[in-house]
Amino acid sequence: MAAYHQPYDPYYVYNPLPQPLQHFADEPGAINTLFVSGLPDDVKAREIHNLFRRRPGFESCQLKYTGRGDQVVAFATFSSHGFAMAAMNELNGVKFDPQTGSTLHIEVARSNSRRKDRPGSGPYVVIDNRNKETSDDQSDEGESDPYEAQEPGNSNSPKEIDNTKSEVDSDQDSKAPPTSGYLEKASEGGSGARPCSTLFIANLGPNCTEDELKQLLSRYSGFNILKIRARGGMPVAFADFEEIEQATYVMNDLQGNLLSSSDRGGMHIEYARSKMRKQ
DNA sequence: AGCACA
Repeated sequence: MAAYHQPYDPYYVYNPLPQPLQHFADEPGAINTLFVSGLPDDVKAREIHNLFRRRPGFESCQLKYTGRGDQVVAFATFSSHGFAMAAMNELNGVKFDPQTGSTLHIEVARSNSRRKDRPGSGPYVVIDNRNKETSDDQSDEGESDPYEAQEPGNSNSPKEIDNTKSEVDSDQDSKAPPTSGYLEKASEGGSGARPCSTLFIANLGPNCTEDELKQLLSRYSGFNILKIRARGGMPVAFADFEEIEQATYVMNDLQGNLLSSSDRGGMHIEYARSKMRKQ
């Protein structure tokens, strides 16, 4: 009988989206906040705001400097879970910076943002943890901001966007290595290949699509672009990263990983023989 | 084992 019962969500009426996801919007505990990674480290809160402001149900966003290297993440809060899901599906895997090819990785946040429109804080908020000492541990910065990403549940295909402009590489979530401190072994990379920031991916099934691989790779820090070559036979792929360390991390992390399209066992990943050309 | 694009 409490007074906290909302009879309806005003946005719900105007919901132009075909997804049935909005039906979950009123469930208690529904997550209305998205976690965004893959952002270039010079991203501005304004860019995040512009990214989401036109999305149905958008309420507010935050840019957060994690203090872990130069990594930047963002949170976007919507008026309902469904709106958040729709925005996530639209923007996940999207190229955020056409210059570098860095792509957004968007997940449902672990918890809802509690920093919505605080009086005086404007349409977006910046959280800056960069002053904190960053010892070489990976401890979460959960003390002040417990909203981290959770298990990825990605889905859609990439699109182009046009309302942002930045540069440099991408960084991102808990699965990613620290920007530069990741360990690399001399013995890595199959046998005899020398480290390269482009990876060669083989043992793909005949039905492997660029989208499928791109969705997977866009979760990783520093991922630039993917190219698939069919060459008449089985497809192979080249995935380019900003740094060798990031390529190494991905190679180790995804080595043997079974794609849903595969009919022949896991991916085989090596350093490419030459760096992907800039184009 | 399969490594392109210039």
